[in-house]
Amino acid sequence: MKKPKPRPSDSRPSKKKKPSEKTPITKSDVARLFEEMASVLELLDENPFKIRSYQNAARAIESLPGELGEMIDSGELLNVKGIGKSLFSHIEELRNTGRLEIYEKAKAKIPEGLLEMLRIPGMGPKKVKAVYEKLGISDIDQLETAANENRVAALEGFGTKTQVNILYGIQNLRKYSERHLLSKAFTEARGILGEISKHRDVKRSLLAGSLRRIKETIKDIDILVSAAKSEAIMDSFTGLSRVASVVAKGKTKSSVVLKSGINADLRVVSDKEFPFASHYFTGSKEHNTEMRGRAKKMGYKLNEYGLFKDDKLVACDDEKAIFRRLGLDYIPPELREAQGEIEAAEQHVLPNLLSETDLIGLFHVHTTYSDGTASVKEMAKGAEAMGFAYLGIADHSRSAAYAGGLSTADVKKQAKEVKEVNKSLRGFRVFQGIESDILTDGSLDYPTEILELFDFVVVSVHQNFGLSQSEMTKRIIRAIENPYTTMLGHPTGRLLLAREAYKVDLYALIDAAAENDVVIEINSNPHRLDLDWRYLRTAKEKGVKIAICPDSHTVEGMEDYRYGVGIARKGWLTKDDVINCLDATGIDTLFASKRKG
DNA sequence: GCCGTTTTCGGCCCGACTGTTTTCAGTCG
Repeated sequence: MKKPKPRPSDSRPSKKKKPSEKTPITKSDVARLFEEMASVLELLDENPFKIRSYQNAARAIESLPGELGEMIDSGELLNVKGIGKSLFSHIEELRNTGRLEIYEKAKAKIPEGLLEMLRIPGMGPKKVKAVYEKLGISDIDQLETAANENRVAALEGFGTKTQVNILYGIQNLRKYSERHLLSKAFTEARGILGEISKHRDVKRSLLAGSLRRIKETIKDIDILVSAAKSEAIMDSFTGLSRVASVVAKGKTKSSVVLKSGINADLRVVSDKEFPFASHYFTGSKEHNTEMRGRAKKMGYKLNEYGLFKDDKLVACDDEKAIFRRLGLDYIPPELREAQGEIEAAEQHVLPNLLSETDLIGLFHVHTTYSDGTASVKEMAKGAEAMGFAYLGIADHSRSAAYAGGLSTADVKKQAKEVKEVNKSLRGFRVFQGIESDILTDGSLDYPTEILELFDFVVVSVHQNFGLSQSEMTKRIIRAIENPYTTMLGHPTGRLLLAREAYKVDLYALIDAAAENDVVIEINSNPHRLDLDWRYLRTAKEKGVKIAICPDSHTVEGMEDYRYGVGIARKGWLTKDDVINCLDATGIDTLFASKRKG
């Protein structure tokens, strides 16, 4: 990349380098570095296919089960699709030295701020390069200044509109984080879909994209409709009261920014095209790429308009028909992440995924005994009204003073109350559990004579997040090994878009759970969705059972179990993997076996 | 840089929209 002419403001000190890490390299470290390498190579105008190789490898590594170090040593990593000799040796180098020389060399050629600029919508590698080489702009702040001074519009290939869009994009980037919680996006998306699908020109409609795939966070809302004519639909979409600004408006596609800060796209296709478009716009991009590749191999062409043989459309009424034509079983949207679902569909071994109606009861809700807003009875009646046959309450333990954790006296009082509620509600059962803090040394929050009073014990970390990975892992494993532990709560403590997970070796936790017959929860609160779906298949393979837990503090909050079911589906789970699908007698047996060790 | 039922070279998914152009490049998904 050509160096720009120096400008007076360019003489800033370079950033200090981080000291090399001593901790072993993780899969997400490698994935992040490869992603960044891809962006750097883009800015350096490298071969686009080389760039894609790095991106593919990043994804492949991130979703690998098992321990990276072992896979390097055994050479097993070389069998992973997307990792060839060259990338394998890069990963080896990273593991052995903690650095990657070609990455550092490439990165040294471009200022750090250029990578940041790629995040501005409309600023791709070419445009970033242009402002850098011609105006000497090397970060977002400088770009903003230049645009305000009208210097960007004067560049060849740019113009007034581009300049305005850049300023708007920078503003948005600052105002909103790039991603949104699944729950927030769902609320917005359902609202829009409700309004748009009422339009008289609309035949079929669908929420597509990552929402349909139940990703835990969402970049934008994709809505697809079929109609014979699109103009009036586009008008009502861009005119919705929740729209803040219109980014693009065309015949087949319009984009808006909602007042909530979420981007939403509407696409209109003919009804004949609808199945193909719904598959295409549901993604993921990686799944689509594999599907196209498969189609091509079989002599077809697949795109959002259809499946074509010799340029002739192969009619398909729905997505099922498309998969069938390509020799595949139907792949539910949650699985379309290029994680082996196409191979499984080909061999007819896709799992029969869990569904909401398979759930018979819920676990891990709070009551007024700790920081909940409803009594034991109110929560129980709420769960019953949602169609459940039992509810496992689990208030905070005594260390959680901030959340009104239960004293030993409270525990006994609550036990009495649970008994009474169970008497008064016929055909419904309340299990008394506790969400016991895992103390820093890995012990639980009550002595055994109290722990043995509970029907079940959920163990979770609520303080002292800053331990090293090995200390945290040891701490939690000790809690898992406690004979009274039934269930591990939110295993990483993450709060989506707000707080990083604490450092912990999840594979080691899964192994410990398997050895000690401890259930792992999918905390279904949309801020958590923890255990992450990417680890569920490993847990399942190791024989670890999963619980869907709303961790709700209100009656309505129990509805969050639906997100948990979505995540369980995304993790390939069936009803045999999830203890909520046992009836109350089954749960009784499961809990009793634990209490007796 | 990866990959192989067109296999060790030559492909690698493809179309819409925008803004700048006047036939197209860049970006995005």
